[in-house]
Amino acid sequence: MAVRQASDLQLKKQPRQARSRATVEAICDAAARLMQDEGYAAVTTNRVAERAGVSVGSLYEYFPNKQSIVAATLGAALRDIVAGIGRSLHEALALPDQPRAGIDHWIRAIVAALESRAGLLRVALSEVPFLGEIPEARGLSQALEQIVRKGRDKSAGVVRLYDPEASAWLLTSMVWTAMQQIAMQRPDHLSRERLIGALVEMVLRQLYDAPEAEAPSVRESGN
Amino acid sequence: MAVRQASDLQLKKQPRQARSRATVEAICDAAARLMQDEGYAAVTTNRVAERAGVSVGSLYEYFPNKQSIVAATLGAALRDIVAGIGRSLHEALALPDQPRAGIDHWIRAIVAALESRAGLLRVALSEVPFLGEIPEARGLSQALEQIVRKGRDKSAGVVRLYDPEASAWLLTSMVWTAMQQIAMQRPDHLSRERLIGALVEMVLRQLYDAPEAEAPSVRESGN
Amino acid sequence: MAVRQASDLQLKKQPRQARSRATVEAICDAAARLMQDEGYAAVTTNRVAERAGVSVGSLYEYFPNKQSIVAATLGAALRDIVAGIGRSLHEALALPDQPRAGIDHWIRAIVAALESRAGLLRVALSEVPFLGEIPEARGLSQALEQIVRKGRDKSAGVVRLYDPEASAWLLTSMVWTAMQQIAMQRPDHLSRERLIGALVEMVLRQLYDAPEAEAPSVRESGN
Amino acid sequence: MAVRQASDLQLKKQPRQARSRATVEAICDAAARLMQDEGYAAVTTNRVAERAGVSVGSLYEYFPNKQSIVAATLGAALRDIVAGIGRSLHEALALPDQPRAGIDHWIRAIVAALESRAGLLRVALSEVPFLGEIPEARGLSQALEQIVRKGRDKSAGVVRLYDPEASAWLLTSMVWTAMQQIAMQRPDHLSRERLIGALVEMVLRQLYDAPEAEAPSVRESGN
DNA sequence: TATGAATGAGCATTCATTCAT
DNA sequence: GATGAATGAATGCTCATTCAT
Repeated sequence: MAVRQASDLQLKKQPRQARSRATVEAICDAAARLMQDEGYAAVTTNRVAERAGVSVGSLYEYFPNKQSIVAATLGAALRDIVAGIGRSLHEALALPDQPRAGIDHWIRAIVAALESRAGLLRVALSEVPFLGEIPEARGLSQALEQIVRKGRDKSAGVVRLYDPEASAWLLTSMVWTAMQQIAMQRPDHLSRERLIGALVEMVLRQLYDAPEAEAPSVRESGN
Repeated sequence: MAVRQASDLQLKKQPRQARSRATVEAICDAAARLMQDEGYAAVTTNRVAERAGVSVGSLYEYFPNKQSIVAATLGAALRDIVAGIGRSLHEALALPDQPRAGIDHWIRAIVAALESRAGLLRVALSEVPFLGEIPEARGLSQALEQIVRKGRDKSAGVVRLYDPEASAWLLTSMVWTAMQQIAMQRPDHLSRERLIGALVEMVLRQLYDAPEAEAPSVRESGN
Repeated sequence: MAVRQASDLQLKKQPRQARSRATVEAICDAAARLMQDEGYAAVTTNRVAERAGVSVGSLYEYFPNKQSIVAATLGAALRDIVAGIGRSLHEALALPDQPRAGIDHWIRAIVAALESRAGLLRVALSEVPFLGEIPEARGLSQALEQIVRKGRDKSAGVVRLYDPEASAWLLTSMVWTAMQQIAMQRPDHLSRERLIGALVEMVLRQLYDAPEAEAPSVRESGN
Repeated sequence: MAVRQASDLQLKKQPRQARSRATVEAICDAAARLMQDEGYAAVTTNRVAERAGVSVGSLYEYFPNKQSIVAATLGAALRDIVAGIGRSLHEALALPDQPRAGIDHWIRAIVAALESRAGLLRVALSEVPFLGEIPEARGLSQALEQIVRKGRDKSAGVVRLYDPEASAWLLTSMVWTAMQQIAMQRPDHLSRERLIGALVEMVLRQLYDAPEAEAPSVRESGN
C-alpha cells in the first residue's frame, strides 16, 4: 500500500489574507456539501472547484492534492465538534456534583455536536479511507478520553469497576458509538430524548450500580 | 446521489455448474484478498480478474458491475460470520440457564466469528460506500436482534430495564460495536480475554444489576 | 532531479500477436511523425493515440508512460540505422584493401543511414532530454567504436597517430558529428557529394599522411 | 509547427534603469541555475520568479513569454563566451606567425570559454527546441567562421585544401564540436591537455601537411 | 511599477466496461 | 462459454499567463 507522508494531508501554505481564507473556506464548504450529498466518490477536484466558485488552479494554490482537501474539510468539522463539546464540558464542570446531571449534560452536548455535522460524519466514518490519519480525528478521541478521565477523577472512591482498565476502555468506546448512533442512525420509532435518557441510565448503572429509576412516560411527540 | 437498483448488487445469474461456482468463488476470494491487503480503492476489475486467474470478460459473465463483486464478496463473508454465530448460538441455548455462561458464550462466539474476517470487515466498515445496501449486512443485524430477543424471552421476569425498547436497542448496538472493537481494534495492552470478561460483566450488570464480581487477575500472557 | 528507473523506458509487455505488433508499430510511427513535424513538445499521449488511430487506453496497454513511447520510437529508428550501417560495413570489409575505398564506403553508408531518419534524429538530438538513457543510443556509439577499431586493426603498422588514444577518440567524435551534419544540417550550397569527398580526404590525411610528430608527454596532473 | 515571431524571443523593452537591469539579470541567473541543475523541463515561470526573488508579474513586465526568458539567458551566456573568445583571439593575432602557437591559443581560448558555461550549454544543446532561433547562437557560429577566415587569410598561399569550401565548412564544424566535447563530454581517462594537444595536431595536419590532391569537379547536380 | 492570487486549457494516466474472435 | 484487446470518459494535477489591487 502506498505510504502517505504526514504533509500530504496538510495545506501547502496557510492563507493569511482575508481573501485567501475565504477561498479556502469556500473550497472546504463545497467539499463538505458534495460529500454529504453524493458521497466521497463524488468529491473530485474539478467539481469541488466548480461548487466553490473557484478555478482548479486556485484550489491547488492552497492544497497539495485531493486528499488534503478532504482532510481539511473533515478536520474543520471535527474541530467544530470538539469545540462544541469543550464549551459544554466547561458548563458541566460548573454543575453541582450530581453524577446524573453531569453525565446527562455531556452526553447531550456530544450528541448535539455530532448532530450538527451528522451528514458529513456519516460519510467520513464509512467511506473515507484515511480518516485515522487526520490529526483532528485523533484529537476527538483524546478529547473523549479526557472527559472520561475527568469524570473518573471526580467520582473516585465511588465507582467500582470490574477490571477498571478494560472496563473504562470498553465503556468509552461503547458510549462513543452509542452517541454516534443516536446522532446519526437513530431508528424512526425512538426519539433522541428516549435514547439519551436510556443511555444516561445505562452509564450510571455501570458506574454506580444505579437502582431502578422511574420508567419514562412512553408518550412522546417528536423524535 | 445516483440511484442504485437492487439488482445492481446481485449476480447476473446463479452459477449452477461446479465449474461456474468455482469461478465465482475464485473471483470473490481475489476481491477479498485485494481489499484486505490494499484497501477498497485497490479493487479494480482487472486486478480482481488477474488475481482470480480469470479474464475480465468471464468476470462480467457473472457480475453486472464492479459493485456487485464487492457485494458478493462481503455477502459471503457476512454469511460465514452469521453461520458461525448461529452454530454457537445453538450450543448456547443448550447450556443450563446460567445467564453469565450464556452471555459469555455468545459474546465469545461472535467475537471469534468477527475475528476470522477482521481484515476484510475493517475495510468494509470504513471504506465501502454501499455496505448498508448489501442484504447480508442487514441479515447480520437481524441475527443479532434475534439473539437479543431470545435472550430476553428467556430471562423475562428477571430483567428490568429502564425504557426497555430504547435500552434494548442501545444495548444491542453498543455490545455490537464493542464486539467489533474487540475483534478488530483492540489496543495492544488489553487482551481479548480481559475485554471479553469486562464486556460480559457490563452486560450482566445492565440486565441483572449484577453486584461486584471478583476482579480478574491482571497477570496475563498473550493478547 | 527525478530518478528514472530503467524499466520506465521499456514496454510493459512484448506484443506477441501480429495484431498487437501492428498496434505498437502504429503508435511508434505516429510518435515519430509527430516529433518530426512538430517537435518533441507536440508529442502528447492523446495526439499520438489519435494519429495512430488507437485509443489512449490501448497505448497504455503496451507503454507504461509517455517517455517509453518516445524511447521505443527512437530506439526503433536507431536500430534501423545501426542495421543499415551493419549491412554496409559487411560489404566494405569485402572490398580490396584500399583505404580510400573502404573509408569512402562506410562514410557513405553511415550518412545514408542517418539521412533516412534525418528529421527524427534532429529532434532527438536537440530536444529529447533522456536520449542518453535509451539503450539503442549507446548501441550506436558502440557500433561506431567497433567500426573504428576494425579499421584500425586493418591498417595497423601503417597509421601513426600523435597520441593515438586521444586522437582516435577525437577523430571518432569529429567524424561522427561531421556525418551528422552532412546528413542533417548540410548548408544549401554544399552538396552531399562534395562534403563526403572532402571528409574522406580529411580522414585519409589524418590516418596516412602523418609525419612523425613528437608524442606528448603522458605525465599529466589534472583532467 | 507553430510559427514563431522573431519578437517572441526578445525582451518587451530594454531595461534602462539600474534597478530594472538588476531585475532582468536576476531572472536570467535564476533561469540559468534552474536549467543547469534540473534541466529545461524544470524551468517554469513561477519557479524562475521565485528563485529570482521577483514576482511572476514583474517577470512578465520585461519578458513577453517563457521562451524569451530562456532565450535571454542563453543569449547572455553565449555573449559571454563570444566575448571571452574575442579577447583571446585578439591576443592570438598579436602572436608571431607561428601557426601551431596561434591555433593552440585559440583552441584553448574557446575550450576555456565553453567550460565556464559547460552545464548550461549541455542543456541548451540537447533540450532547448529553439536554440537555433536565438540570435547569439548564430552569432557564435559567425564568430567561429570569422576566426577561421582570418586564420586562412593569414596563411594564404600556404594552406592548400582539397575542395576548400567544403573542407573549410567541415573543418569548422568538426573542430567546433570537438571543442564542445572537450569542454563538456570529455571521457574520464583523457585529460583536457591531451585532447587539446591532439586536436591542435590534427588541425595543423589538415592545414599544412596537405599534399596536392585533385580538386573535385565542381559541376554537380543534386545536393 | 510591482505584486501574487486567480485562471483554465491542457496534460498524463486510470479503469469500468464492451465485443469481436 | 471464455478471452483479453480495445475503448474513451473522466480524473488529478500543472503551469503559462493575466489583471485587480
